Parts: sequence; C-alpha cells; structure tokens
Amino acid sequence: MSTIHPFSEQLVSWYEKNARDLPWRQTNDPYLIWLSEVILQQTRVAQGLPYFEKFKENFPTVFDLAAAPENVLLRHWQGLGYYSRARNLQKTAKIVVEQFKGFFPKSYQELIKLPGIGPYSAAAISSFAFGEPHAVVDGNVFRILARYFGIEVDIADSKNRKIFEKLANDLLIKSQAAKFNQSIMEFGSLQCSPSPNCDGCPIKIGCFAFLNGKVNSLPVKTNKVKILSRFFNYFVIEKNNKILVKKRANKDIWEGLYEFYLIETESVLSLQEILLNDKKIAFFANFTNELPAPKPHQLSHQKIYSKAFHVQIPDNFEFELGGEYEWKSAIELEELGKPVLIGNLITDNFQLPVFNS
DNA sequence: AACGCGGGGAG
DNA sequence: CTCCCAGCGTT
Repeated sequence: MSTIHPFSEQLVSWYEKNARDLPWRQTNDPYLIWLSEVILQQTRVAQGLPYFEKFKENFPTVFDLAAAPENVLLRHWQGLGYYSRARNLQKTAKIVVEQFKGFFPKSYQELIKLPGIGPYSAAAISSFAFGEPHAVVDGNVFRILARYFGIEVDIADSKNRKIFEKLANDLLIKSQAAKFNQSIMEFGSLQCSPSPNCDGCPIKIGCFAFLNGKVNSLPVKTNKVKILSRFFNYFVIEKNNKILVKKRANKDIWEGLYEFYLIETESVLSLQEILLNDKKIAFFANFTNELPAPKPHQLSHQKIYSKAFHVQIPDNFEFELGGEYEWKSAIELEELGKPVLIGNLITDNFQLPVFNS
C-alpha cells in the first residue's frame, strides 16, 4: 500500500509554496536538528528562535554542549521554561559524546532512549536528519487530522494517541518523510491553526470539520488543569555587597534555578506574620524594607503570589546560613539561571546598591 | 493513565 | 480572561 493519499499530496504542494524560512530547515546536522526540536517542545517558533540562535552560537557542536557546566546551560535556557529540557539536553549530549563518539544514533528506536527525546522528537530527528519514515504526531497533527478526517476522540486521553499515530503513518509519504512532516506541522501552524483560516484553505473541500461545521469543536480536548495558588515571600539578603541565593531543589517548579531566601506561606501575610515562624532572619526585621510586590506570576498550573523584601545586614554583623545558601556578587548572580519572577524582581529593583557595583 | 512542568502570544 | 504552543518524565 504505497499509494499517496490526496491529502498528503496537497499538503506537500501547499508547503512548497508557503514554507517559512526557518534556520533548522537549512541543515541536516542531527545535532542542530535535535537542538531545535528540544527547544521547540511545547514552545512557539517565535519564542524558541532566538534561543536556537544563541545555543548554536555558544555551543556549535555536541561536544561543546556536553562540556558546558549545567549552571551555564540553565542560564542560557533562562526564560524559555520547562527547565528539565535543559538538564536532559546535557544528559543526552554526554551520552552521545561518551557512548556514540559524538554521532547521534540514526534510528527512532535508539533516539527515543535518549533523555528528553520522546515519540515526537524521535520521529522528527530520525526523519529530518536521516530520512527515516516516521510520522511526527504533535499538537498540529492532532488538530489537522481530527478536523480533516473527523476524529472525535479526546486528544487529551493518551490511549487515543495511537489512533493518530496510525493515521499519520498511513498518510506519510515514506520517500519524502522529512518534507511531509515539515508540511503537516507548517500547515497546522499557518493554515489549520487553533483559530483556522478556512477561507484560504486549499483542502477545505475534503475537510470533515469544514463540511460539517465542526471546525471550532475539533479537536476534542478535555481540560482538567487546576491552578494551585502559592505565596512566595522573597528576602533579598545583602551583606558586604553580596546577596544570599539558593538553588531550588528537586520535585518542584524551577528545579536547578537560583532564587533568594524564600519563605513560602499558606496565604498573603504581613512581614511581621511572615517572620513570626522564622528562626533564621527574624532578628533582622529592623533592617528589612518591603519592595514593590511583583505581579502575580502565572504558570500553566500554578499561580505565584509574591512579596519581596530587602534585608540590609550591616557588614560587621555575624550572619551565616551555611549549607545550601551561597553569597553571590551582582556579577556572579547575573551568571546564574533564575526564574523569570526572580529576574524581574532584580530588574524592577535595580537601584539596590549591590546591583550597581 | 494521570499528573507536573514555564512562559508567552493570540483571540 | 482562555487556550495552547514542533512534549517528556515520573508516578
């Protein structure tokens, strides 16, 4: 069964006339393909593009990436979100260097074993870099196939993924796997977007959703994300022109990124209330000034309400928290990967002496 | 199978 | 506001 479905033919034809000129389409280097695919996971092209250029510039080869300190990688990743991608990026870079002598494995089955490479990325890399016939299934593909072929199952239910994978692989033009995969994703991005441009669509005449007035109800996706509210009280503790920071631990947001001394509470509290249960810095209440409160920070599944305080400890006072806390100068702080919330907090309060030194 | 994980752009 | 983006790893 190697006949080409009209859908596939028209899609590729559309792509050849409408494709954007994106940098990762100008190379067959599996390293750059891989880098771009990881950057683009759950990330819009416009947001990922500058990061791709920056990583390509700073880490031209997989050897450069494998050799970089994790903190440097997280600093470059700052602002892109889903920071486990940056940590897995380096795990895979090291595996490729140490186990494969710097050459990426070529097969889907080998690629998917690497950290940070799942079904989508394995299909993308194996087809784009090596021409292997594996159809990508991402958000675009779910949307296009659900609409065009009238698949009304819940795409949020993982058991339905195989329905789309089967169909996508049946539609795949095996001799042009890379171009077909690029075509379907570009079509989803530019034509069959969440809010689609059906007027200018070249394949609407065959589209189930268009013909049945279901463009706005397909794909079916249940949404059950509940937003957790959290209350972060940050203390920018300064002494001897240095700031106290701590690396965030496992199994919470922003793992591996740096932040200031944090007291998390169950609700919005006053400074006095916050310090009531604190054993370490309550003594310095008289040296503490409240900073303008940062805007609530919205994550996909948490909303962070925060307050910020500046604690100016006199140079001759004894004060050490030890352990996981580190004193950093403004320059050292700049070089650490930080959540956007912390970056904004610094920028918004740039008048602090330590940040001007 | 369900959940946790960022940040931002578009409507 | 809501939706969702070139998804993946953990439990």
